[in-house]
Amino acid sequence: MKFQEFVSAHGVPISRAAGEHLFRQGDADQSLYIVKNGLLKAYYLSSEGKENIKSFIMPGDNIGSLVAAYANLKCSFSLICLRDSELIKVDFKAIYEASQHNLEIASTVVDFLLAFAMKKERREFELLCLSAEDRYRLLLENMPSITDLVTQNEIALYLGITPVGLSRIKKRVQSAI
Amino acid sequence: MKFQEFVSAHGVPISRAAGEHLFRQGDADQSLYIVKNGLLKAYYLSSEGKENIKSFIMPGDNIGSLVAAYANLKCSFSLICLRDSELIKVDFKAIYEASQHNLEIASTVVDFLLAFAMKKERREFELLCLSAEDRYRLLLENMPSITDLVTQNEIALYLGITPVGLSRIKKRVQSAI
DNA sequence: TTGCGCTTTTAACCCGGGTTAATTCCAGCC
DNA sequence: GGCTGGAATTAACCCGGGTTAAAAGCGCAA
Repeated sequence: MKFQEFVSAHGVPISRAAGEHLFRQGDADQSLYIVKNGLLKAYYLSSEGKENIKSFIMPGDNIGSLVAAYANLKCSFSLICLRDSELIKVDFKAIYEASQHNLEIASTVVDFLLAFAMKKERREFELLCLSAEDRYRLLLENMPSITDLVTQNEIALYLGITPVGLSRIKKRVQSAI
Repeated sequence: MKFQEFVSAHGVPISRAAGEHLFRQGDADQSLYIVKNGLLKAYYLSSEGKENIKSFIMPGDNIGSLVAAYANLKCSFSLICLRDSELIKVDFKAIYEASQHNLEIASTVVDFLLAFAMKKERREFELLCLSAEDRYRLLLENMPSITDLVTQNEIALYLGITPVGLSRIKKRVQSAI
């Protein structure tokens, strides 16, 4: 059985309006969500109410809380729709078990996890090694459409700075052209 | 065939003295290294010569450049021994291909990648959401022995700050007890 | 014991980004 | 056109950590 067939058989289509959550930090959601269309953001909320954006999720992307799905812990972040979105919800444990009995599915899962790991490693590099300004330049380079999709506030929280800080950086970057 | 058997059959034992590299940023090393004993560090070097430490690698850990091994690119970081170390070197492509034909190996690879992804996600969280001081406190909590294993310079570069900055943080943390 | 080299601390100054609050911009709506 | 409310900019001040350089601490070997 192929992964696609598995998803067709076990996945549940979900529609959510902009502003609605799929799950919140602290929930025990063990699903993997496959985004068909729309736009979502995954974000952390500190105990003091500070938001940090982990990632933006586009059509074709997958998202879910690994520690909740695999380690049976609570979700470490929240997932909310920025636009009306349609997704397929699949129970992660079911995928995991299927991968233990089916080579084709296991291969897909391996490829998926390798791509995921490389993406995380890239973000780790950017956060560890680059200044906020460099991260901003890089984001513009890799995802020029981002400025049309989300507010500057959200870009700032993704970069790990405040909207005020980003405004200053923009000014510097502009005048450097 | 089990993963262990695969490693025994295809792995090559390697010994390196402290200070020696396993590979350098820019190399095309497609190996996975399994650490038997010793201590290593994975680090990025910027074009201006600034070092940032990606991780410390302890006995039992695995390390290798994903983008080099899986995406056929150059290693994005360097790997050097901090102590005399013994490791097993396994060709990643061979593991990957074995996982496509053998369910037991694929399952081990899936578990390995899941654990790896959770680790990366955790580091992403720390770098995105926590201050240098909080990251230092957390490191002491999770790995109290680290202060005996590496210099303060290296702890600082792991946290993403300078040794001078870490010295100040230490002073603050001390006096807060 | 002295001296050498390396690590760590301290000091002085700098700068990027945080914070708060005022201001400007802009879209939608009457 | 004139309001209104949210987004973005600007300003003023603060603070954490960077930078540079000097001082102190600490093995270790002669």
